[in-house]
Parts: sequence; C-alpha cells; structure tokens
Amino acid sequence: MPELPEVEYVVRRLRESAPSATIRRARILHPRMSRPQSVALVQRRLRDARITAYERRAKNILIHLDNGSAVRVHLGMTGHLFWSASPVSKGVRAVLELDRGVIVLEDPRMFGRITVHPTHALPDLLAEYGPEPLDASFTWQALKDSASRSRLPVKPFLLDQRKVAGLGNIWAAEALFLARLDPRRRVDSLSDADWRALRNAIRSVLKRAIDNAFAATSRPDEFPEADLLSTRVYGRESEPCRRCPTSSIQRFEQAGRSTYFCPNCQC
DNA sequence: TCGATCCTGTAG
DNA sequence: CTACAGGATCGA
Repeated sequence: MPELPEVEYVVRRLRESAPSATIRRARILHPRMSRPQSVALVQRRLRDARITAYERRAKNILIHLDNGSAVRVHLGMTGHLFWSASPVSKGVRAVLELDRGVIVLEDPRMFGRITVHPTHALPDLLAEYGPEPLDASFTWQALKDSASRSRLPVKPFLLDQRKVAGLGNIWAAEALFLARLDPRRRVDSLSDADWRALRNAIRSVLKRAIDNAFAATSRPDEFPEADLLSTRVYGRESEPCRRCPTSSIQRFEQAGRSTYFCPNCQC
C-alpha cells in the first residue's frame, strides 16, 4: 500500500508521537524482515540508541540515531509502521521498545524490511533514487530530460524510482488522469506541454493524498485505504468517469501492473 | 524490457 | 476455488 504519501504520513506521525525517543531494545520477530542483515546485528546496533530524527527518502523511512547508525525501513506492499503507547499483538514483525511506548512494524506479506546502516553510508545506499517530486528541483524539464533515452509507455516510466522517487501505481494513475494523458502514450511522444501538465499533476495528487490522509483518519496508527483518499480512477473499473460521465473507467495490464484510466478524456 | 518471484490476505 | 494486491529485484 505504501507509496510516497503513506510513507510521508508515517514519518510525520512518528515525529509527533515519538520525538527523540530512546530505543531500549529492538526485536526483529522474523529473520526475513532484516534480510540480508542478521537479526542479531540489527538488534545490537539499535540497543540503547537515541533517535535524533525521522526522514523520508523515496519510499524509505530513515530513523537517525545518535550512535552513528541509521535505521532504514521499507514498507513493501503491506507494511505499516507506527508508534503505540502499549504493546501490539497482531501481525507484528518487528518492535522497537522505547523509553515510552513502542514503534511497531506490521507486515503480513513481509515484502518490507528493516535494516541498519552507518550514517555515512546512506548517500550511497540511496544514490539510485531520482528527484523527490515535492522538491522545487522537480521541474518539468528535469522530468523530460530523464526520459530522453526511454521509449516506455508513460505509466511504467513513472513507476521507475530513478525517474520519480516515491511514485507508485495508484498515484501514477491518478496523475495521468489529472494531466489527461493516456497511460499508453510513449514518453518520446510527449510534448513540452504534456510534460508540464504531468509534472504539475504528480505534485498535485501527492500533496492532496498527504492532506487527505490526515483528514480521513484520526488514528495515527493507520493510513486510510485508497478508496478513502478520493482517487478518480484507481480501483474504479467500470465506474463512470468523474470528468466525462458517459464513459467508464477501464482497467488493463501494463508491465504486470493494473492501470486504470478513462479511454475518452485521457488521450 | 519483460516475466517470474518473494509472501500472505482478502474479495468474489 | 481463483484473481488480485498500492513494491522491488533478478535473470533471461
């Protein structure tokens, strides 16, 4: 579930609920969660470390520690990370026991992971990611330039984390709808006006998703499901298009993922 | 650049 | 039972 908006939501919630906490003990409850690192290594590095900052980079959650290390949490498809005042029982894969409360990693499918790295190694670790779409440096020219040697359809192109860090299947579809672009259009066919519209649409849908997440839930431990985040096309196969209600939203496969779009007003 | 794959849960 | 799932990586 987690794309940029959910990860951003998680980080902001952690900042407000557990600022500068101290980790008394970390428990990785399934060895898969810290692959390829050993459970023992991760637990040892986190013991008695104080948290100095929470950061998001692409879909990664970075928890900076005062001992020269940083925790990297990736939520995969089904991960949730949240602070709780009291222990949690269901679906827990890792727990950071704090001086006050716990930080819990739930992840039924275990595509997510939690690893620990020297702080100085983070830049190399994250070097492959492209620009943050909410940064001012994310211009339509930069986006266009990053596509210069690609002939992919625009939807799969947008899912490449080297092009736009943090964008995923839902918000790529939503951005294309807002920009009125057919997801099948090849990137080498887009005009400057298309790139400008796409860049603006990406920023718009992401900002709105973050805002809506806070508006849609009062519980810091859960991120609202996509259907509560007022998607226009994602998950709405066969429903009438919100912009031209005589057509209906279609779903098809692109690079192994579902793409939703309006065949009439996205062209 | 695609298909398969890592896993489990849920909806139909 | 089958289909599908919002991510990322690997090999062909």
